[in-house]
Amino acid sequence: MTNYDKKYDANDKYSLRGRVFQKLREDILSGKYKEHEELKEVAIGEELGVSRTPVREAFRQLELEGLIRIVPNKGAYVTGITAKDVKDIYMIRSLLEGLCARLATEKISKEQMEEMEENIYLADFHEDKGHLDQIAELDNRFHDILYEACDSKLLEHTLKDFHRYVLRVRQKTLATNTRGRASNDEHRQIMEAIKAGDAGLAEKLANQHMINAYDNMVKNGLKEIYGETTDEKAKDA
Amino acid sequence: MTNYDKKYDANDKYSLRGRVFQKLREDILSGKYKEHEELKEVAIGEELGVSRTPVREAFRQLELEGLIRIVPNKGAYVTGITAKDVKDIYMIRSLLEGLCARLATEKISKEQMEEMEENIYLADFHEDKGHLDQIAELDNRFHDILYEACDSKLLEHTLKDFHRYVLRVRQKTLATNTRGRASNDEHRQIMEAIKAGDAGLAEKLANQHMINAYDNMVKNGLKEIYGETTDEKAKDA
DNA sequence: CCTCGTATAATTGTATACAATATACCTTTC
DNA sequence: GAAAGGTATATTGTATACAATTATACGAGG
Repeated sequence: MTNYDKKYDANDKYSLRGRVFQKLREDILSGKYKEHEELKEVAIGEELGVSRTPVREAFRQLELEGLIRIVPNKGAYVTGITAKDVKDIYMIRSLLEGLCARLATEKISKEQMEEMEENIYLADFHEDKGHLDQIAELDNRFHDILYEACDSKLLEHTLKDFHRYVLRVRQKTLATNTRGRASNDEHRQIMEAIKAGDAGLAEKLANQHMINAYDNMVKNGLKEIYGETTDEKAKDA
Repeated sequence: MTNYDKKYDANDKYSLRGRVFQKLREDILSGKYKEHEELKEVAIGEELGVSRTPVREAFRQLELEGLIRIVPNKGAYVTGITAKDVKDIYMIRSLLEGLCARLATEKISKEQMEEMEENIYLADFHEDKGHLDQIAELDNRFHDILYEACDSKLLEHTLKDFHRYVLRVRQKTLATNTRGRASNDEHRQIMEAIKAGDAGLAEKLANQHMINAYDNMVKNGLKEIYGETTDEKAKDA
């Protein structure tokens, strides 16, 4: 639930706060800052060459993005994701991506349709070549296209939030490696349902796509990695 | 997508920032600050007797809650809600409240079940007496109980976000006045389905409850009030 | 050897000073 | 008179100083 207009996004890359925010977000998602690690205002400020003020404001934003947790008078800690969180997110995403696909069937633009087809074509190509990075990138982009195509800033933003949130997990599992082909086939089916104007089918397929992605994650060791993680450990009191 | 642990919520009522944040949120939701109104740091700081620093930090949080929009180097403006936003939210909520009811069927605690029953009983009582304020309060509380009962901090938080977001609109329509009895009857049906352990029915009823609430809103003049509102007017460039 | 308390250091919370940017109004010029 | 430009003013952006809170280290007492 945030701002819905990119043009006036306050996380603007020209302000120090915006740059700090984006840098920290990237570093958290990429794993530079590990779970439960404490982020100190002065340290980060010095590292980026800014004062504490923009760092503090960036912290407030990161907290509402769910990436850190701020404990008053104590500090800011990178949030952990539990296995249950991941499960919940995929349950929610299953429903909302379905809704998104249903809406997109009516609202998708010609350009978006074309990019979606191209995305699937390219993904097949890189799958043949074994380009894992590109495959992951295209997978992310496919979903972003779908989100943008539903013509609902609110739904788009909500889904992007959840999507970004689980990216952290995907990087630690091998899910993307083992499911590239199957995932892209499902993308193709969704795309074709949208193209054919079959909103009900598109919704159903998108629902199932999320369920499959989650099941695959579990199979590939989600439990082992995140099964015991809890936020409470951050303090080890 | 924010912090999921109230105990360590940084919007803590003991910090100045937390108090400013809560005060401003309440004032926006209650309509004290109208749509597209500009919020100035110094003015608000003086009004609350604090400096700009906590006000600025509160602004960053309010923005991510979607209540204001910050335009870099210009100012903070109360966001408008379009009729389409409301429609989108109710579509999303319909699905997610259904999911929530389904999960709650398995997870609800004895205490929550009792509070839910009591809520419905009380709502009937106040309906007889025509106590509109209490009815609205109980309606909100019913949904909060449901959210808490699903045993998913993530889903709970997401739904509370959306719920709070549309509260602004409800205060301007007469929807709550004209649907009290029907709404409470639907609450009772949902409660009984949960009590009976029929997760599928609970989900279906919760889905429909949202659809009915939205339809009623539209009937009661949502379009007239919000049909033309767009965020773009904030700048009148 | 452990526990508690106090002092000290480290860190966050807040206020204020200064810089950068945007806006409004006035002046100038055509 | 209208448009362009510039200056003054207001507002936000950032840095820094100071206050409050919390964590840590160390020593006294048991």
